[in-house]
Amino acid sequence: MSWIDQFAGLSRLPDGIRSYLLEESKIVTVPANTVIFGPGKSPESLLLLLDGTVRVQQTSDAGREIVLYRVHAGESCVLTTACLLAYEDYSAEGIAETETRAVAIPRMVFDKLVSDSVEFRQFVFTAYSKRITDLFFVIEEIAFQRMDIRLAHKLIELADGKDTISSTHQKLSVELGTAREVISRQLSEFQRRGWIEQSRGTIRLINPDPIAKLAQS
Amino acid sequence: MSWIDQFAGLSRLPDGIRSYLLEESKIVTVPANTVIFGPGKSPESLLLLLDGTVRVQQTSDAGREIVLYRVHAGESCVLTTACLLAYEDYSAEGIAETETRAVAIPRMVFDKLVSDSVEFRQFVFTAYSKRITDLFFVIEEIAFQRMDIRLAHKLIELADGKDTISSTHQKLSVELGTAREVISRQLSEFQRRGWIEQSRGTIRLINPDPIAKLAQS
DNA sequence: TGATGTTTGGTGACAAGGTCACTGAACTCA
DNA sequence: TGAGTTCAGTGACCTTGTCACCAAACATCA
Repeated sequence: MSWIDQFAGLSRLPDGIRSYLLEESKIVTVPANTVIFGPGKSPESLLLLLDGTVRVQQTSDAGREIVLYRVHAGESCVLTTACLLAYEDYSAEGIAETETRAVAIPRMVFDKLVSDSVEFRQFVFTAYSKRITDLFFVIEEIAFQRMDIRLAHKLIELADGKDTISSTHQKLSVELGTAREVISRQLSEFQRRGWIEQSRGTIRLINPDPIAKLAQS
Repeated sequence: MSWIDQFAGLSRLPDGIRSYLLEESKIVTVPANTVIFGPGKSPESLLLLLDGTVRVQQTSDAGREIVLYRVHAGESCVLTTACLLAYEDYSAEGIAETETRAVAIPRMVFDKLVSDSVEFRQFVFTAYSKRITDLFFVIEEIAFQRMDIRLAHKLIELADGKDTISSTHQKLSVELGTAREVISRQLSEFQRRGWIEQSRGTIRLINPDPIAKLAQS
């Protein structure tokens, strides 16, 4: 069983393509907090994540940041392929949040696969479709959603079933593209309502139900 | 001279591909305000615009709208190819703003071209790259830019060198993903400063310089 | 262990933007 | 010409963003 089986969209690759892919790609490991790509550092390979997560974020001229999306294990940094083949930088940067293991498919190999395999094309364009839809969702959220709802949503997401979150108010503000003070105020309010407990650098969800309820309203 | 020469990225297609493309695509004309694609109406073809513009916008559950980007003559609705090949809807809709003439490349032909021509792949991925960068820009603007600056920017863009703009406050608010009242207030302020004159459905820029200056700050 | 610098978070005042409810003016069209 | 519709203006109020601080928690090192 090779890594290919971790990617649903690739399981149907015909044998020839499959062995070509296995041969020409290699598995890389990058430590946490590595900048994988960014302005002036265009990617040389398409990455398929086996372990870890990559955070893709953007920084404005004024230095404010916002998280655009995350790439998780089993997914690919597919949007970077656009510049991979177009030889264009894009303005976002990708950062490994944890130690990350990934399959790297070099530009030339990627191009050949897109050319040779309808299954691979399907895989690539499906991934595109999902990411672009994600981006539309982010735009909608920023433009129209209230902050308390967005924060509740993010807390549930970051907690991921557990009850404590290790993050600073500052980091949360970057997640949502807002100011630190706004996060502090909202969290105080959640605390006042008995939903959470806070200490420096951590948040404990002591009553997650109303948070989840708020999140999906 | 065929329509192909209106698309810089396609001019280098080899003859075989070129004639295949000419043969298998057809030129379509749609009247103004046609919904070209949208939720539940996934596109069957990639469109390359010869004339007119297509507005791509999104509507939130609460019914609020925001314009994501526009496709102009000489450009392609390339993001739709993601769902074209992935058989997925996406949540945005595309509307012809004016009568629009376009080349329609059917799904199967698109797939074959992507497979057969490195030049066509380059064209497609370059277009992707540009659009995605646009989306990042939109996100940054919504998240971090002041309304007066964004509005000034939009007025200059819509004026396009001329001095009158035909648009309602409502339409401008959709352009910027904000409320009509906000636009009304901002425009009153611009008027108070002697930058514009307003009448029902039109805005005249009587002093565009300070508007342009505000736009790029 | 204490002195010092850094990171984190709290706060109040104010500005900007979004929401709501309502008004009237300008257009359309039978 | 009159009724319905579209468009724009307004004030009150709420949410969010900005600024200028402060203080507590933590890290470092002599």
